[in-house]
Order: sequence, then C-alpha cells, then structure tokens
Amino acid sequence: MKIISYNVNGLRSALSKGLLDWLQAEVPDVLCLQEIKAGREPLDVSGLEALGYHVYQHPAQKPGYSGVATLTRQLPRHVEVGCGTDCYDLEGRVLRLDFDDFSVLNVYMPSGTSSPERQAFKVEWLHFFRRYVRELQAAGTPPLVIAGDFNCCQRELDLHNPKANQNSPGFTPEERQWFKDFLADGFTDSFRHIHGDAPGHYSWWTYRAGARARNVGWRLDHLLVDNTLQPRVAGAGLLADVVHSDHCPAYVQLSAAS
Amino acid sequence: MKIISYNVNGLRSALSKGLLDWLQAEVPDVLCLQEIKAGREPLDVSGLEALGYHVYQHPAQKPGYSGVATLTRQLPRHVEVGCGTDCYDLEGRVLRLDFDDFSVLNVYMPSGTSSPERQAFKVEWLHFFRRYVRELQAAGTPPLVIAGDFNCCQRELDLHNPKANQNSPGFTPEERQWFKDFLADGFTDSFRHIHGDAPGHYSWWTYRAGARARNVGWRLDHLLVDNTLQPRVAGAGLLADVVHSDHCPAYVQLSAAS
DNA sequence: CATGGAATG
DNA sequence: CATTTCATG
Repeated sequence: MKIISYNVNGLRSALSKGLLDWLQAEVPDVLCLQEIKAGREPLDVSGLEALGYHVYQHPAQKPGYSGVATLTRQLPRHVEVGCGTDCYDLEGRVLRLDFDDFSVLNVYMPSGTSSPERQAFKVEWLHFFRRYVRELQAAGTPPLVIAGDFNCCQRELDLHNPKANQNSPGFTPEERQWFKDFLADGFTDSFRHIHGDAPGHYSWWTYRAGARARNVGWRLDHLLVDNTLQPRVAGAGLLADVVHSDHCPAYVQLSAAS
Repeated sequence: MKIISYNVNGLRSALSKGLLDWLQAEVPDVLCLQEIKAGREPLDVSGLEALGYHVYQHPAQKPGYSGVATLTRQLPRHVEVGCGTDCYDLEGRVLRLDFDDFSVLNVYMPSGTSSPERQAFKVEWLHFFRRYVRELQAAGTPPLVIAGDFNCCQRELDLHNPKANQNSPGFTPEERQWFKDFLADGFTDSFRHIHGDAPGHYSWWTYRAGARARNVGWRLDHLLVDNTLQPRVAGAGLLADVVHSDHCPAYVQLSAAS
C-alpha cells in the first residue's frame, strides 16, 4: 500500500510535463495532490481515470488558486470534502478518504510568505487543524495518514539553511513548536521513522537561482501516520528526481494490516 | 529612403523572435513600431541602437499596453511626442519625427473590438486625428508620411471577408467614409498607388483558426503620404513573410527630393 | 491565439 | 522563477 503526497504546482502544468507517464510507472495506491490550481471549468481528469484511479477534488473558490485532489485505486468507503469551516474550505485545502483500516487526510496548508496577514492566517490554521484532527479521532475516524504540503518543518536538518531562516515563514519558533506538539498528540513522521537524522533530504526548492540543482531546499511535504499505524510503516522517502513541480513527491509504504 | 510601419504586438516578444536579424537585413531608414507594450521599466532598446538607430518612444501610461516607438538612422530635426490631448497621449499613440523635406507621423489608432465604448472612443479619435493633421499642415509641418496601424480599412478588397464584416469595427460605413474623407484631404495610400486594385494583400491576421496560413486577413497598416510627396513614391508593399507578430510590416520607398 | 501584467507561491 | 487568470487585441 503506497501513499504519495505531491504538490504539483498546477495539475495542468504537471500533466503537460508527463505526470501520467510517471504515475503509470509508479503506481501508488493513493495519490494526494496539492495546488491543483483548477480554473473556472472543472479540470480534465480523464487521463488520470484512464489509469484506473477514482479522482476526488476539492478546488478553491478562486480560479487558478490552491486546491487539492486525491486519487485512489480502491474505492473509499467515505469521502469528506473540506473541513466544515468556510474560511478554509473556500481555499480548497482538505480532502479525506476513509478506507477500512485507515483514512487518508490530504491537506494543503497555507503559505505565509506573501504577507504577515497570511502568516497570521496560517498560524490560526495550524491551531485549528490540530483541534480538527483531535475531533476526527474522537468521532471514530479510522487511524489517520495525514499526507500533504505542510508549508512548515520542525528540525534544523529539515532545511538547507536553518540559521538564516529562524524567523522565515515555515520555520518560525511558533511553527516548529506546533509541529512538535502535533506529533506529540500521537503521530509519526514516516520519513524520520525510516531515515532517522539523515540530512539533506528536501521536498521543495525555490525555482530561483538554481536552488534545486544545488539542493538548497526545505522538507515541507510530509506523511504523518497515527502511531497505531507505525508498525505498518515499511518504507518512506522523497522522490527528488521527479520534476513536474517545484516540489517533489513524498511517499509512505504501509504493509498489510495484521 | 525606406520607411516601414510595423505593429509588433509587444516589442520584447518580437525581439525574442529575431526582430534584430530581420532589421539588420532590411535596413529601413525609418521604422515605426506600434504596440510596443512597454512595462513599468523602460524597454531595453540597446540592441536596436547597436544597429545604428536613434530610438524614440511614446509608451502608454498603463504597463504592457499600446505604445509606439520610431527608429531612425538619420537624426530628426525635431521630435514631437504625443498629440497634446491627454486622453490619447496616456495611451501612447502618436510620435512625430520631422526631417528636412518630410515628417514621419507614427500612429497607433485605437481598436474598437473590445467594446462598443472603445469603438465610440475610436470614432472620436478618428475625427480628432483628421483635425489634428490639418492643424499640423497649417502650422507648417513638413509634408507628412503617416505610418501606422489604422485599425481600419476603406475598400472591400482590403479584407478577406467584406460581406460578413459590413458592421465590424475597422470596416463600419462610418470608418470607411472617414478613410475616404481623410484621403480626399490630400493623402495618397502608397500601397494602392503602386499596386492598384490588387486583391488579397493584408497586413493583419487573427491568431485564431490558422487565419494567416489561409490568408484570411485585413489591410490595417498603412503608409499614407501627402499628395505633394506622391511623385517620390518609388515603391510600397507588405512584407507578409515576416512573422514576429500578428501584423506584418508595411513599407514605402521614397526617392530623393528633386 | 497571443501578449504582457497581476497575484500567488 | 513558474503557475494561473486577467485585460486587451
């Protein structure tokens, strides 16, 4: 059971760069896409469906902005679009697919880089999201795999230049603490579980100044699993040579339920 | 003395498609450009200057919109930027270079295709322009060569489909009458002077539906010369195989003053 | 259909 | 630096 999270920076753009060929070779069971950037017309997902996927979408209200989609080979037993709070759902950030023994929560967290107002919005979102996840657990949702672009990371080894970014959106003390607390609520960072303290593994590089070629990046894309699923984590990693976007895909491999 | 009028649909775009190479081969004495689409920063014209041209510009106020520029090998004895009426000059439509024995008036006339309001604005402009040219003549300006994108034409043989466009902006009865009156004021259409009633010669083709390959076009770009210059018109034509834009260049060749 | 800008990342 | 939509032609 392979689950991939991939911020595609425009699904149409990624498709034009060969996303389908990659998908056909990779064959994930579940693929969580962020920043699909749907327009006013619904996206044409026939190519994805032709590869055997059921496609669920949560586009933003604003054309060309944000939006998530989840693809799955197996039919989910329930699909939940959005999180029930308008100010977030208008931006198309959350999509949950429940399966028998786990649930995949696809999330695109806000970026704080465009303005202090958006950074404040992001921090509010983070606290909302933590509460929201607790509510899902209390409501009996199957154990969660949270797959998405978190737009933040926790540890110094999660970005190339931690010193210069102590107060940059995505690595503020507040966000780092939030991430720590979130994990302490009962989640495992599948990448660190498999790779320990391995440095230099990133999932996003700015397009500017040849950053990707120099591996000047951040690990912003995460697959967090409920601790009850931790024994099933058979593999995890980043597919840094996949280049349809300024992000690369992140994956987790789950062994069958025992 | 070769004078060219060319609506480049974005000077940066045209430069990226090899405008300099063409210019170097063509070597006009004066080149009138329309729709330069300057941004907020001044356009980089160093490549044009390196070919030995003095470059004069009249950009629009709005970045990326309209704007004209005139290039000349010889220094003009006077340069007049704009026409002195704000509502037109904010759109960067007029630039005059006076030489000893003639004057080159570079003009980009408004398009009426985007709305009825803009068509009304265009018709007002046409009447203003006719008066303006009369005033120039009365003020002792040297005999005019009016070079530009007129965004209209007069005769049925100036567009591929006159029947279907009887009321289209650019070929309304009002505009056709205006054109006739304008010529009657003392101007010669250099193209018709040389080519008579030759059909199928156009200077603009919509980018849509492969119109240029099928020569479904309009002759919108004109070099009108003061009738006193008519004896000097040694050649005129359209360079339809020059493809930096949805327009092609139009030229007139003047023999030396006798 | 193409340009150049804007907002967003 | 790249994506998308927008106004304009």
